[in-house]
Amino acid sequence: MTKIKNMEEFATVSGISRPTVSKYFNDPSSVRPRTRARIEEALKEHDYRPNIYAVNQNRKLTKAVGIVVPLLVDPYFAEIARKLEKRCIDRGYRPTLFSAHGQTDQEVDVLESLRSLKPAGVLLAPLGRSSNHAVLEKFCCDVPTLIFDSSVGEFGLSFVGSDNRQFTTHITDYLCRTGEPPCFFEMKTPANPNAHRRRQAYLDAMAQFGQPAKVISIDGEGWEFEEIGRRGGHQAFEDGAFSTNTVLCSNDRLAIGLLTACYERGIQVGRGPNCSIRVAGQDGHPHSRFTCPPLTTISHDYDTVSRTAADSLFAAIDGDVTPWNSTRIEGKLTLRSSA
Amino acid sequence: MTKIKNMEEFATVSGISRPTVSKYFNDPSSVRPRTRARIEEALKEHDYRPNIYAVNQNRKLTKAVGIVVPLLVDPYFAEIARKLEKRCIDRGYRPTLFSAHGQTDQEVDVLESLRSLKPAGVLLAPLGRSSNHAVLEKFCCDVPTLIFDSSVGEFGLSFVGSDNRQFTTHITDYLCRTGEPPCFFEMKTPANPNAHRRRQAYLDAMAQFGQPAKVISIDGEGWEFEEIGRRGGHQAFEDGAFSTNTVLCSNDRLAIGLLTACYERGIQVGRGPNCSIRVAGQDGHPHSRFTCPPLTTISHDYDTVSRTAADSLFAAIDGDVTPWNSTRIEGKLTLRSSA
DNA sequence: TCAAAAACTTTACGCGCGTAAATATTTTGT
DNA sequence: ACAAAATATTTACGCGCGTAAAGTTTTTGA
Repeated sequence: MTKIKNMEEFATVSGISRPTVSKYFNDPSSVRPRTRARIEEALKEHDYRPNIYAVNQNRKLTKAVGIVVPLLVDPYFAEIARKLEKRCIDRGYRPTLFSAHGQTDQEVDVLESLRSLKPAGVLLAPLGRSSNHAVLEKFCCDVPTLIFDSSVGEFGLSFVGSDNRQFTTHITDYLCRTGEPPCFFEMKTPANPNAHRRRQAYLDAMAQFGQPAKVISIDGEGWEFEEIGRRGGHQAFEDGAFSTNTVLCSNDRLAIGLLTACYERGIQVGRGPNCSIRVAGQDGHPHSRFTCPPLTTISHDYDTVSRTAADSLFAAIDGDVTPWNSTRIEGKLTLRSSA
Repeated sequence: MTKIKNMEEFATVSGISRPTVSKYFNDPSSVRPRTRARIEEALKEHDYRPNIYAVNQNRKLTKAVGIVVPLLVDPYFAEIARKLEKRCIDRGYRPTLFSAHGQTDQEVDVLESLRSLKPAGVLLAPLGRSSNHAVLEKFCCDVPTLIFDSSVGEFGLSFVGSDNRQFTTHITDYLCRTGEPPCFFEMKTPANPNAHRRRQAYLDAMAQFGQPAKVISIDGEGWEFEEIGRRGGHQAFEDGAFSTNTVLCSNDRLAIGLLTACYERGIQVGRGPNCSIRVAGQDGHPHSRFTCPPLTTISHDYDTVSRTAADSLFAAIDGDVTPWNSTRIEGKLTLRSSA
C-alpha cells in the first residue's frame, strides 16, 4: 500500500496511460475489461484516489448534489434527508447535507455556499413562509433544483411532496366515523403552505360530512412546534376552545406538545374508558410511535417521496426536459391509541 | 451585477492586481484598508466568488472541516452538530456534515469521502462499539481529528465529551435522596462506552450510599433505542425485574421507550399519588421535555461541550501541539415530573 | 486473414488560482 | 522631506486533472 501522489504516478505503476486512467475514473465501464482489471489491480496495491478539487475544476458538471432541509434537528427532515442521501450515493453522486436551522438568513447562506459547490443538482425543502423568495427563485434559475416537502411558487425543476389534502381528508374522515368530529389545532402563522392546505382540506371535509368545523389557531413563531403546541394547548383548554372531544393537529409535533399539555392538566387522552379527549396528528413523525399515548397520525410515504424526488432530479440532470409539475404522494393512516 | 468569470477578470474591474486580490480572499485584513475598500466596492457591483475547487487544489490547508455523528436522526446528535457547525462558520471554516446512520460500513465510507475533502480538521463522534477501530485509528493519523461524545481509545488530537460518571452519580444521588433507590435500565450490548461508564458509576454510587444495586440489561441491537427500551420494559415488567419503584435509564431514548411500555401496561409514572414507578433518563435529550410525564434527566452541557471541542480543534489546526487529553464536562440535573 | 472499428498511447494545452521573486509604489516615522 | 518599511504590481510557474488531436496497437467480424 504505497502512497501515490497523483494520477500520473498511478498511471505509471498501473502500466496504463494517464488519459485512459482518467477515463476509467469517470466511468469504469468505458474502458476495455482487461484494462479495467489492470487498473483495479493497481488500485488494491496502491492507495490512490483522484483529487476531487482538481477533478471538479475541469468538469463542467460536478457529481455533487446538495440536499437542503429547513430544520435538521426535526427527525422528520433528518429521516427524509437520510433517504435522499442514500439514493444519491446509489446513483454515483456525492451528496452534501445542509440545514437552514429554521432561519431565513441561514437558508440564504446555504444557497450561497451551494453555488460555489457547483452541484449537478439540488434537492431543496424550503423554509416556506420565511424563505427569501427572490433569492430562492434566482437560485433555482442558476442551479438545477428540485423542490420537495413544501412548495413555494413554481420554482425549480418540479415539486414533489405529500398530498396534504388527502392527508387531512382521510384522517378527518376516520375521526368522524369513529367518534365526535374533530376540531382543528394549528398555528396561526404556520411555517409553510402545507399547513394552509391542511386547514382548507379540514374545512372542506367537515362541510362535506355535514359537520360543524372548528379551527383553533394558536400563537407562536418559529420552529419549536412542541413548545408552541404545549402552550397553545393550555390556552385552548383555558378558553374552552375545544368544541368536541376530538382534536386533529396540523402536524405531529404540535400534537406532541398538545399531549404534554393534556398530561400537565391531568387530562387523559385516547379511546379508553377514562379518556376525555382524542388527539390525532399528521406526518407520521418518527417519534409519534413513542408518545403516551402513541399518536394516531397519517404518515408520509417517505420512500415514495424520496424516490420520486431523487429520480426527478437525476432525470433532469441527465437531460430530460419536462415542464414544471407537481407530484403529491398520498399518506397512510397509522392507527394508534391516541384517537 | 455583471457576471465575472475568474479572479483575473475581477482583478481588472476592481483595479487591483490579481495576487493582491488573491491575498484579500485568503485574509481580508492582510491588505491595506483602502485596497480592501476598493475590492469590497467591486464585490458589490460584480458577482464574483473564488472557485473553491481551484482554491483548494493549491492550498496545502483547506478551510473545510468535517463534522461526523453516528446518527443524525437522533436529535441529540443533530443538535450538537448544529452547534459545532455554527462555531466552525464563525471561525471562517466551511463545515460539512456527515452521519454514519448507525452503520459501521457507512462510517468507513464517510471517513473515506472525508479524506478526499482534505479537511483542515474533523470533529468526529464515533459509532463506538461498532466502529472499525483500525480504520478509525488510521484516519486519525492522517487527518487532524478531534473525537467527541464517545471515546474509543486514545485516537486523534484529544477527546471532549460529557462526564458520564458525574452524570450517573449525580442523578443516582438525587433519586436515592427523594425516594426508593433506583434500578439501572440499560442495553446488554450498548452502542458506546459511555453506557459502561454509566453502569459502573451507578454501581459505585449505590455501594457508596449503602444501597442494593440492581442492573437490568435488556436485549436489542442497533440504534433504535426507543423501541428497544419499550420491548425491554415490557419484558422487565413481566419478569418482575424492577426491584424498587425507581428506574434510572442509561439514556433518555431508552427512557422514552420505557415510558411507552409503562403507558401500554397502564402503569402511571411519576411522583404523584397514583404513580407506581419513577423513571429518570440521562442526556437531556431535546425531546425529554415533551414526554408524558416530562422526563427527569441529567442534561449534557451542549454549549460547553461544543465550544470546548471546536476550540480544541481550531487550536490544533493553528499549530498548538498539546499531548492527547480527555476533557469531560459535567451535566446539570433537570428535574421534571417523571422522577 | 485482413480491413474496419475500437481502444489505447503520446503529446499538448488549459482550467482558476496560490505563490514566489523582482520591481515599483505608497506609507510611516522622524 | 527623506530614508526605511510596508504594501502593491508584474511576471512567471505549478497544482492535478480533463480533454482534444494525432498516431499506434488491439480487437472484431465476415
